[in-house]
Amino acid sequence: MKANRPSAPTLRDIAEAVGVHTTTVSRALNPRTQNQVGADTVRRVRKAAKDLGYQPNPIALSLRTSRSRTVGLVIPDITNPLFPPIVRGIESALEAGGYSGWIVNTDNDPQRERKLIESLRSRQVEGLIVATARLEHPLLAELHAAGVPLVLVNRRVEGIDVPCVTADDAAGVSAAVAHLAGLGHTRIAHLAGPQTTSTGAARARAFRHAVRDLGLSDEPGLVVECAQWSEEAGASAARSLLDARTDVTAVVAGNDLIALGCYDVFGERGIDCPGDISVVGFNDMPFLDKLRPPLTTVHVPHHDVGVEAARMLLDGIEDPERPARSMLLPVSLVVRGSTAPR
Amino acid sequence: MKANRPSAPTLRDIAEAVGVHTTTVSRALNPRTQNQVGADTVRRVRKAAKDLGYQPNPIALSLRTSRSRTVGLVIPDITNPLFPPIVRGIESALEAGGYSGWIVNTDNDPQRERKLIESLRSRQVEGLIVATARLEHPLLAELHAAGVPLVLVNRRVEGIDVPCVTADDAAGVSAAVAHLAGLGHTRIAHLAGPQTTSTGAARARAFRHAVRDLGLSDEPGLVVECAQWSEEAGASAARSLLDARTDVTAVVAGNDLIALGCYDVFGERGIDCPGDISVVGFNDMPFLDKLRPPLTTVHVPHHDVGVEAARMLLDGIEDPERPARSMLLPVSLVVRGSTAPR
DNA sequence: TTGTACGCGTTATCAC
DNA sequence: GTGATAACGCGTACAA
Repeated sequence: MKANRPSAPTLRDIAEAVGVHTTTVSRALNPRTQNQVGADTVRRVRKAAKDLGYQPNPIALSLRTSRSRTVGLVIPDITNPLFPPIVRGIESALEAGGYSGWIVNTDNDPQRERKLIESLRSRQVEGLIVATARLEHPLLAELHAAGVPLVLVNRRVEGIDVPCVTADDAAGVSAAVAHLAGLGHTRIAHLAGPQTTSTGAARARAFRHAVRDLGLSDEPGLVVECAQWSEEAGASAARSLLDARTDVTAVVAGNDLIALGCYDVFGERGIDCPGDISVVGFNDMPFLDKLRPPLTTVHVPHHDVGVEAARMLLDGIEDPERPARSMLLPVSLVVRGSTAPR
Repeated sequence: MKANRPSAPTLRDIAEAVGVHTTTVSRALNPRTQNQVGADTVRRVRKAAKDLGYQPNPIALSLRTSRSRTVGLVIPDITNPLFPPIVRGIESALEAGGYSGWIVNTDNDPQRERKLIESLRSRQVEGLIVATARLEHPLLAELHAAGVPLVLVNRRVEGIDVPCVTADDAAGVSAAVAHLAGLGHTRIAHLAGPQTTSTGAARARAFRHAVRDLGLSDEPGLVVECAQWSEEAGASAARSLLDARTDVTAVVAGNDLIALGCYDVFGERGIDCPGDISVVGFNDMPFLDKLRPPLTTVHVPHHDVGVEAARMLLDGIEDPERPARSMLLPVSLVVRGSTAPR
């Protein structure tokens, strides 16, 4: 910031005020080293520090120690309503641990992602929470191999042993399918998320298992993959589904945005939801209860996802040898107005 | 991060590789000083830098220069759907200027805000974009007096001359009222945002002017203040409004969240919207078009708000003497299903 | 045109 | 228990 404020007091200022060496001040102020210095000196130093309003300079500290008490948050797009609650959870847990987070948006562009992560590393972030993982993700493998503490949220990566925090996708999809089956639906479709993401693949797999277990139709045509986790991609997949099959009475969408894409197509084609077709989403984004119709969906505890991810990362930073444990957070079906009996 | 990667190359490494002094390398790499060094040396240095994959260390640079190419974003809560698009706009403009942004959430807690801003300053952020401003805001006045480059988004502060980027609240409210009047409504109420914020005050004032100009009822009872810009506060204000007046046929809400609060109360009391009462929001948050009913609202170009704010801040950082210019961004009424003829 | 010397604020490592 | 010194990576007067 501007320099025309009286520049912040440093260790040296305190040292002069107290009449000791800067080293002594440093030790007196550092909880880990204050036993190396006389109790009385500690008192005087701390008092002077308080009086002068001393604040340690994180830049200098970072330069000296190569640590920053900061972690990077790698998000595809903060504009996606899924992420703000997760970020909020992450930040509250980081704050509790004395850390803070630096957010970057990758726009799902691998080049951009690489650049941004490079810049985070040069800022000495001590670890990364990554929400952009794809099943094949060489960059993450590199980072992992380089020993960078890493936690994945909402995603997994194949072949590397990195801790991750995800929702229980299989349970969520099962609950959704069971709910629809209970309502009498027998030809249920799945608008799957991108199969390049672990989440997309896991939910699609869970869907196939669920319909088979319940003895429902499991023809391949009932699963359509969306190119993105977006409303547009969901709409376009919904169009191809409905063009190919006229007998579908219920849809399990890969996530809420994809479900919104269905709503768009229903509007275009005059399809009544839930009268003609029922829809279930996934995630329970904010405000779904106020949609027309209110969207039945699978609730994911996003704040908790963030909290757990941050805790895991801090644990990993503290003890790099700690084995990578993953965490599956429980989900719950929230029944609203977009599902109805057949 | 972990140190077990081959630590990043420094000026010294390049100097050794090329066989010159680090100073020379520094000068050769710095566009501003590279004319002080032989053209051939520049070439060799740059080549070596590229070969070694040299990246300047922002920490060391920051320590040396007291600059960080970083600005702070002070947001009440990133979870409010209003902010992500603004943040996105800010970041894209910052990136274009070679800067990046550090986001903090204040939770509207002044103590917390003070602490967080202190921490941002100690990280040498070069300026602040603030979305938490209240009309009375001593902290901001202090910062301004201290010469900290500041830009306000969505808000103004009284008594200090700080640049701000806001939507044209008056025009938006006028358009909303005119729209309702055109539909035949004569008793229009306003659920105002907190009058401690410039936005709340400006919209309330604009509302009074608009109803008076159109010759509609302007009894004081038709304006109710909400304690917060939130769905809950909106609902509670809507309840007191409807308890006191049974003749209201239309509501201009202070923002979309307050409008959602109205929806809640309509649900509780079996009021049909827009059949019994019409509602207009403000902001055009994402997904309002899918509500039940789709919310008529005033569209604010949030991304542009962010872009302009960031540009203004960078201008102010570059030239601290530049006079504080404010910017009013045009808004437009988006008519959807929550408003109907009387 | 290039090199020397020093400082930014902090901590690690010796010495006393 | 305390002090002196060096070092982190970089920029900049000043000297050569």
